[in-house]
Amino acid sequence: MTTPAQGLHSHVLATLGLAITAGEYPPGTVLRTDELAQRFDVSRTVVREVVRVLESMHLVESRRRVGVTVLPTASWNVYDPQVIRWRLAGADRPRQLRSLTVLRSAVEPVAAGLAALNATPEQCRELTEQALGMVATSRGRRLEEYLVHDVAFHRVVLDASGNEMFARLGDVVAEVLTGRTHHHVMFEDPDPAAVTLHVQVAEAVRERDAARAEELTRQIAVGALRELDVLAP
Amino acid sequence: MTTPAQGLHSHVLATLGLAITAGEYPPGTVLRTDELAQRFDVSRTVVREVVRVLESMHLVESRRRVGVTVLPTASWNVYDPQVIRWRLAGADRPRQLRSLTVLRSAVEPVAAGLAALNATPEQCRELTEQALGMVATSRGRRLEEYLVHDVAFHRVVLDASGNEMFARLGDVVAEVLTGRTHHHVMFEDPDPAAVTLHVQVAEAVRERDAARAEELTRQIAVGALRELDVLAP
DNA sequence: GGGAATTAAAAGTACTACTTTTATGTCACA
DNA sequence: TGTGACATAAAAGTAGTACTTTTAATTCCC
Repeated sequence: MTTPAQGLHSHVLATLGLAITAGEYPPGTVLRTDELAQRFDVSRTVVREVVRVLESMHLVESRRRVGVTVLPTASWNVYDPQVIRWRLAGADRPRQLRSLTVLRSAVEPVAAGLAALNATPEQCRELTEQALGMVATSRGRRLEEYLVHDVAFHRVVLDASGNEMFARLGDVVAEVLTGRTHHHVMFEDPDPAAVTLHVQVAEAVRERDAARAEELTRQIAVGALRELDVLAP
Repeated sequence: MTTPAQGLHSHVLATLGLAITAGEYPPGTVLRTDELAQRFDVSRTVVREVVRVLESMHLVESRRRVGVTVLPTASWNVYDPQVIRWRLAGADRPRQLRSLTVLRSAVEPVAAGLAALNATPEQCRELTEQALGMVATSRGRRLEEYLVHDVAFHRVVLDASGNEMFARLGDVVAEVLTGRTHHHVMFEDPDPAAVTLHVQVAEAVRERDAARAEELTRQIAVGALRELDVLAP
């Protein structure tokens, strides 16, 4: 019906997780294990494993004699890539994109500054290559190809920062960039100014100019925020 | 043996999660379900639920005919509060504190800037109150009381930013601050300069001066980084 | 009317039987 | 001798049932 997964577990998890993050069950809603088992036509064992996972994401809480209670948004593990994916697939995707972009605007400049200090020659090379790829695909409705380079570029920056917490945001950034490209009208080519900035960031990192890398990335971030109307125009 | 939890599940989860994040099972290690069941003296059902949760944290991967394989650090959900707690309790806690502090240094200044724009009067009041609490407890070996105000202060800032992703870092910040206080010698009073900065941040937020709130928070962050020798002295 | 005892509903745990996947080893054929 | 198809078995996945434990809610007694 929703996602034809390879296992019963995955299927039930995907369906329930999506429904909960989409707000179909308001916080406080109580689900009963065997009711769910019946609904999905699986054994209680499968449902219990799913509930345990949802519980570890703090989407629900399971209490004896009460049932499985849906928790308020505030307690969700919003950094769980799975949860992020569910929410981006749901209704409040715009809001979600906004808050993730604000997060990016805080993290990426600092990450770029660190990358300038820590990037390996290989990473510098990779960065330049992706930036050039962006230039090459920035005209003529080649948005899909452009996106690939864009995602790769930001991933390298986050990895090269040498900070594990930053590195793990690579998936988030990928989701945001993909979401943005696919959500927008997809007709217009990317902003030339942004493309140039990426090339310059690669340059700054190569030259070990941390302050410049940070500042340039901050400008990219401002552009991204403006695009989503987070900032005044 | 390790953590006497209230349920079998929690106990096994805590023990295994801690062991894996501590690096006791190198990536690639294969665990068998019924071997674990035997070792912990619980049923396979319980083990399977635990494995499912560990799988959702990307600590392990379960494949048929192979077993439960421990995954490399790079794929762990390092933003999962549970994972963070396990890692802070383990051996590489210093490294962990460092990378989390770098994350803070990126996020909190931006959050403070947003807080200056979005904080409710109630939040402004709360902020001032916590800052004053910090001042009051900053002398005379009252580190535990000081910590409470410090944590509360940063939580309010993150909440007041109005950004959900920032707000959810409250727990992380709490862990870091607690870890730092308890790890250090606990003899010396907090840096007076830091205390003053907190008061000034509260002031800036109250006066809706976003730029100042951001800059002051950046100074707090620099202090925190220096304290952990992340920056050169 | 309030508090203690009872009840029952739902999750937690255990165990067992069966199914499915799949790594690995075997054997035949080129 | 090497290669590919096939058989085997090992381990996870699924199901179903029986039992335990917790605890909200009801009842009943003082």
